[in-house]
Amino acid sequence: MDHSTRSSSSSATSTRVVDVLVPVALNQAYSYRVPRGMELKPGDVVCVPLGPREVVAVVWAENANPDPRLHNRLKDVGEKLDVPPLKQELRSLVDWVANYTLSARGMVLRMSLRMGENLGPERMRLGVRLVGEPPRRLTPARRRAIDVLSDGLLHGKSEAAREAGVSSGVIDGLVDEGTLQIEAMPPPLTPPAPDPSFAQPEFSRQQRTAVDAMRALAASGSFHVALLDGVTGSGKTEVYFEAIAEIIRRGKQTLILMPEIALTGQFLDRFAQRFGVRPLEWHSELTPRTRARNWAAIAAGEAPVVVGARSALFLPYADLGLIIVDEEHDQAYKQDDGAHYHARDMAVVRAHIAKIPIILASATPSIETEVNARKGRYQRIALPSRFGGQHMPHIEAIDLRREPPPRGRFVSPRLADYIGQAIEKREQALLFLNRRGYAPLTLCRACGHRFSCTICDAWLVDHRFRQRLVCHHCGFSMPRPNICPHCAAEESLAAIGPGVERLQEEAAQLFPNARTMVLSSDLITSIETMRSELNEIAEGRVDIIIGTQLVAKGHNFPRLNLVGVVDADLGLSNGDPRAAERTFQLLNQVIGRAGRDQGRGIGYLQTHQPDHPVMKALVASDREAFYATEIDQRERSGYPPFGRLASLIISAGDRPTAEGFARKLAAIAPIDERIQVLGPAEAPLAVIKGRYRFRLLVKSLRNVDLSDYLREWLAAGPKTKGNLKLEVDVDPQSFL
DNA sequence: ACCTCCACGCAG
DNA sequence: TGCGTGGAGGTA
Repeated sequence: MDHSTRSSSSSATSTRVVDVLVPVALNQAYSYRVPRGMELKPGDVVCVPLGPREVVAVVWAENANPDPRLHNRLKDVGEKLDVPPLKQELRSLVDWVANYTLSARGMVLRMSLRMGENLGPERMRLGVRLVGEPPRRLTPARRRAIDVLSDGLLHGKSEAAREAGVSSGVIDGLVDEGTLQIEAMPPPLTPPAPDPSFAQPEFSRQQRTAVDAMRALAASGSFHVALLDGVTGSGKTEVYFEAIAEIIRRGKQTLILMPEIALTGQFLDRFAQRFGVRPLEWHSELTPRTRARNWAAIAAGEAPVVVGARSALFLPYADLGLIIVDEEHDQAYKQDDGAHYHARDMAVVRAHIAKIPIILASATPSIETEVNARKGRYQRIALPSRFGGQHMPHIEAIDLRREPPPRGRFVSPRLADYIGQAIEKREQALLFLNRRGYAPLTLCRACGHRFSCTICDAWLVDHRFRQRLVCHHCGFSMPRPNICPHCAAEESLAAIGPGVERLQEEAAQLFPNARTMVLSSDLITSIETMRSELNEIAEGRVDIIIGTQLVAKGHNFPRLNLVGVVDADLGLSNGDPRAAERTFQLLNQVIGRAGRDQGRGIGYLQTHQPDHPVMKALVASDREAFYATEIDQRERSGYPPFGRLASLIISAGDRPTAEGFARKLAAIAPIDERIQVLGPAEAPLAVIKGRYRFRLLVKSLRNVDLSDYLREWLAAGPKTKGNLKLEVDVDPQSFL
């Protein structure tokens, strides 16, 4: 020890050593020598050799006493990249999240470095300009190209080809002929910054109070959590825009987090109406080039407002001044593949570390957030009524026990009547069913055989549009057979239960002249196609929308006045402690789509249990009643936020291995009277992708450091080897 | 003798 | 995580 200290500090040839966090599944940082003449400090983004490859990584700390056992195995830092260093604030967040979620720090860092491979200088774009006479051989394709360029201005080469409907070979040919000339395109102009004074909207008196609170919050410039609690249609977005305006005036950046699916053109347009330009976007569908460009703009502080899905939380903002989490209750904020984290909760952590305000916006706050607001830990800023004198939708239950639909149908006669009336009045109707495909189960009437996935513990869902049976857990699919594979009976297969595709069939039979459209995530190939389908609806080219929960999020349908929930009980049955909360939120949000621009919307809930607290609260529009019951129940059972939960999922290729490991693990759980270890039990979906799964549920009092407890426990536990996998989920949201 | 697949372990 | 390794098992 002493020796190494002396040799690294006293020798004239001593080299500095830094600890570098590499974006791989490693918790420790690795040490590297700093080459002569390279200046490095914590946060610097570097290229380092790692095994056989080079990776982009981040200097995490100086290391004055490198581990002597590594003496001559240290490699040199390859190069320092020309990007701003990651601030202490972000490095602390990475450490904090890794520690809390028990994931490798390297994997958390990876989310900050998702910059696309290409951080190099912008690729030079080539343009063409018309400079000479048309060629002697003038084909129609060449004619069109020349027409497009006839203004004599510089056009992007590929854009010109596309516009003229010709291949780029035609353009090249004209260049060879001397008709066109290739020139370098000037670099694209950085888009103008959002203008906080572009268009100040008129606010109602209720909104003005909220706007004042927003501005004060933004101006405070310190850590502070506000719940912007506004019913659908109350103008939450326009209200929090004023907080953003204040932050822009102060020269700082704002991050708006949204569930990915809610990142619609509609939102971007509303932003542009207020600020003159669209904000910078960050989501999974950015091209690598755009990703790199946006990453660089965010890091350089050239993006005043960023709107993004959960992964945008880990970006290296140059000077973040405000975070907004829109639809804060949405489950999509929970990431469950790879690192398990809840972006809303981690956003609060980031705001705390960065000492900035954060706004959580929702019409139906999560129980966690609602409790924090009730206890005064979060400031509640309320917008209890709709903007512009609109009423909240009227909600009625349709008791399916008294008014069942005809056999093989799923829309009760009364709901069908109402839909018919709406169409007569040229209003839109929405049939909501949170089930993709045609039917959730196919069985053989002759022998009772049920089609289920070969490698999962799940039924195969009939997808008629694609003509296949599909497993919703692993993606396995097979063509729809005509004969039963079990008993070889012909024409014996029956579709059981409804999906949106089947509902569309029913709607078409009930209303042959109505135009219907199915909105379901499996039928949507990209954010762009979804944006265009939503436009069709907004323009009134659809009479009956049939949708899964996709329709609940973030879009306004101006002509929609009636929402029919086909199976309101669907989410309540699965034994999940959050089932009631989620059903309430989802149904509230779906019905909130109705009647936002004209008239008073109406929602019908088809249910078998009209006396369930969720249904009663919805029908009575009594949000308080729902929260009171639910919070009380959570408190009595010690569920979050009154206690804490973690789930350990143990999976393996065979049942005994998984179960054996789970039992061993449970047996050595450290004794602590504040902590209960439940299980192991077979996970609700016992087999997924051919892997057998067991679950341990850890439940503790609120004040316990569960992460620490788990870390100690697991460190003492048996090593995971072979194909046995242990997944740790602190604060699980889903119990499947 | 040679090829392909996959489980394993390591990277500073 | 991603990649090289080496052993198993199959093929020529």
